[in-house]
Amino acid sequence: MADDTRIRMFRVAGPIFADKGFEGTTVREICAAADVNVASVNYHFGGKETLYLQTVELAHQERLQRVPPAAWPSDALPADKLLIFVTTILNRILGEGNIGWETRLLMREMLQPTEACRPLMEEYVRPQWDQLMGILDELLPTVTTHHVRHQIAFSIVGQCLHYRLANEFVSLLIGDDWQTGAYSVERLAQHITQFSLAAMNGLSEMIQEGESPNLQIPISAAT
Amino acid sequence: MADDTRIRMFRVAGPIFADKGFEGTTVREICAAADVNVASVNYHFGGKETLYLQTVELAHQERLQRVPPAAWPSDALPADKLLIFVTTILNRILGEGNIGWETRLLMREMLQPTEACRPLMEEYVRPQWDQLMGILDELLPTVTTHHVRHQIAFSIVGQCLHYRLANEFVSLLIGDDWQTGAYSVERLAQHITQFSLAAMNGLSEMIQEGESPNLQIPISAAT
DNA sequence: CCTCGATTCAAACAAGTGTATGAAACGCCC
DNA sequence: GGGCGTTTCATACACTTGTTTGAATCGAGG
Repeated sequence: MADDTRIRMFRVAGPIFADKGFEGTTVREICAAADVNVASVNYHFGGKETLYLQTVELAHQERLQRVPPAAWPSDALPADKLLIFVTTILNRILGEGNIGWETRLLMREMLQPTEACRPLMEEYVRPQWDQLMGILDELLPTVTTHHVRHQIAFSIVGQCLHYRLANEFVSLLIGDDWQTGAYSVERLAQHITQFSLAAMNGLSEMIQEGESPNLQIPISAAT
Repeated sequence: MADDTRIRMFRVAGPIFADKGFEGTTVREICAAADVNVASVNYHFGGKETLYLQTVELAHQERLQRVPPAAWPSDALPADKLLIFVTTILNRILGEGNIGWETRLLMREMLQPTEACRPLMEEYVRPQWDQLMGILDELLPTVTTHHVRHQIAFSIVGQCLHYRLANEFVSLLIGDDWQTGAYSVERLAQHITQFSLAAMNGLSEMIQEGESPNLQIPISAAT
């Protein structure tokens, strides 16, 4: 069966590419793991690069299927939408429990996009960004400038992404707690949502009082 | 002059390693750029790995010298300390103006630490972490648990790091504005500080009222 | 049973990798 | 200027990389 070997190679190539990246992975390593001949990668995929590309594509679609985009009832409160949104992002990023190879591969592509799958990544990120901006529309005063909205959005996704990107140092800095359930996705999502909602509440007051943020430094409020 | 060639190799190796990483860089490439023989790397450094290690070390120290750790007058208010801290982090991360190769190299090490310079990275990160926790001690109610303090600290550094890590997508999502001065380090620092202070204000009230965060979902406050 | 296309395989290929070698060139002190 | 340790150089080495090749194997149709 030709399909059989192809699938076997996909299954094996995914995690390896995710761990070592495109350049760090050798076709011999993949073939050995899949128990096929080295010539297979060229026969079935036409080269290492095509195999990689199709693997990323596969990861994209599997991820999409396993963790569908955030969704909420039409009558949901904005704050609830935000919690759902953050939870979804965290689930995608941290994996629900264990970290799937799909996420690691996509994250790797996100940090240093291979020229070939940059469009794929845009397609992956853009809808989530639009979704978040929609939520912020409901949470922030209408007078809020685009500039401020963008910065707030980045503050929110920054909090989420940090737990994956700086994972090494998170576990280093706080020790054992990280591995335990003390930092479950639910807990993290609740914290980030609360933190961000409280921040936006404060900022909204300032905005509506005319002290448009970022034009001066009214930071002595919290002492 | 032997020192001359060594320095020339350092100067050239830094940016190349920063761009392509350890594995992606070839000694021939470095030697060609430095206009020295291929044998030089072995003669002067004993191997590619030692050269890399010393390059990272150099980047570490140059960075330390160019952007010294955050410091403030002893009578500074906690909120002012936070602004100074965030500004310093952003300066280190984004470079004051242009992005230096030192930062790119250290960031690369931070995301996937080479086993050899993991201790170096810890030495780089730990003091800043302690500094931030010190500031939070002054800003948060004394009853705040370690767990919550940690999460808040991560929320703050997450906001900062995001602008470097997801740089590709930041400029993608918001378009031209990113390149202009609309997102200067000062502006970003002010936003992140305000955002975080407002968040901590809100959270502090909840904590002192006994609604310890993260144990339930009191998120319908901001609608 | 034979045939023919599709698939697998061992082996080889050319290019590139980090490193080692031994001779040449240099700089300095006597 | 001669001698000598230091530094440079061209070259070669052993190894790995992705890819190619041509023969061997398989599997169904006539």
